[in-house]
Amino acid sequence: MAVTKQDQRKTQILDSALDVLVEKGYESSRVDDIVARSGISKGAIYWYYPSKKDIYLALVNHWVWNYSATINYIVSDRQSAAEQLTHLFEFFSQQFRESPAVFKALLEFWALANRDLDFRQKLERVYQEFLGIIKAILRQGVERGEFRPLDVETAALSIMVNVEGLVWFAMLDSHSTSVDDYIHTITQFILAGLAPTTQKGDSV
Amino acid sequence: MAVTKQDQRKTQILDSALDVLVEKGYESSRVDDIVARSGISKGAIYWYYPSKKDIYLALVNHWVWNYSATINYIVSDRQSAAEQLTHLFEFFSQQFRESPAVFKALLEFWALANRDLDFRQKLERVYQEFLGIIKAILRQGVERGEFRPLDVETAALSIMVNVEGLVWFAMLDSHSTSVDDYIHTITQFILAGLAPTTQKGDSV
DNA sequence: TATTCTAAACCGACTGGTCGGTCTAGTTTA
DNA sequence: TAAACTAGACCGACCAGTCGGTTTAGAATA
Repeated sequence: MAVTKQDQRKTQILDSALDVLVEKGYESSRVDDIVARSGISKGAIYWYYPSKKDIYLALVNHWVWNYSATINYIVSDRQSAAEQLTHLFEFFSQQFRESPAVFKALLEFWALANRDLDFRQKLERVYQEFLGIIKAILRQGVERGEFRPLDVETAALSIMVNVEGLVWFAMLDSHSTSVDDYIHTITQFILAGLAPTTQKGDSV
Repeated sequence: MAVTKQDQRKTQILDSALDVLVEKGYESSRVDDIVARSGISKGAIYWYYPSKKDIYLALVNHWVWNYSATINYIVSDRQSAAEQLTHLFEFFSQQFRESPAVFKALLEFWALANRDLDFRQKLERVYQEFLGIIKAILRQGVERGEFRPLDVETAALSIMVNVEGLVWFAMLDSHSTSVDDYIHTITQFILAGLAPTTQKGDSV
């Protein structure tokens, strides 16, 4: 599948839109800012995308596309469920190190999801997929006896919250924790919480 | 300490500002929306607060004030560290049920923190305090042998991320998990991760 | 006790700057 | 030769903050 000139142009616009979003937030991101950032004229941007909102909706897709393939590649049946989770966490930790900006953009998308139905629907789909991946890992773990029987739905959400918690590293400095330490700690907490219980009566 | 007329007016303005924030986000929240919502004229609002931004900075304080006293009341030395954490989680779960809007506002404040230094500094202080409370509980737990020796800083952040994860219930419906189930699950994960280890070699 | 005074509290129309989107004559590209 | 693109003026809707004017509440005065 050859990358067309149009794809390149769109990527240029979207990358610029991301930079502007991270710096100014959605509402204060002007199309003229994207023009300045991308070096593409305003008319041309409107040639590709009908509105500012469409640019940012397309950015969600763009971001998802970049992540999904890699996650599916990393998560593999040939490993234990615990290993799969661990690799997943490490993948996100690495993503954070490579592109902290994307995690800042997440904040904007989350806030947008709260107040705009179109963004909300897109994010719902994104997170449904992500949760689906985690759930599949958990089911495997439970079936193989690696993990105790549990409510896979709830556990998946809890795990996802921990992963998305990387956003705190993009947002605030109230803590002196490193990304690696954070990932290490959530890995411990989650795997401990998932482990089959041998000493404490479990009521699940 | 009597509630003055001014306090009442300010609360009226701030409550209205919160409603508008949750519905429209910060940038799209017009002062005229706050006027409509509060029934207080624009001139009067500007009499109390010098700018729209000051209204919302004051809202952060207002929200913090409402929470700090209660948290400090709930968290008590006379209970085990695990119990303190559990009550803390339950408190937030209850807060969510009573005022989901506040959690939606959190999204906006987080996004604002990313792009405005004043909001960022306020949020830093808020979360520093909150982390301080969690750290104190963890230290107690460690000293009393309830919890394994661990990096209190990192664990506190991880715990806080889980608590703030309640925001997901305000934001998306990609999951069918109930708030109670979520709190129950994170409690399990966290307490399991904190428990002294008896069967697995621990490298901390 | 009624009146007057004054600062605080408040009102709402208005201003000037902003911004998404439109448009156009012209140029470049494939 | 049509598509892709430029540069940027322009429009109308919008909105934070302003400002001249009014009302309120409490103190002072006769």
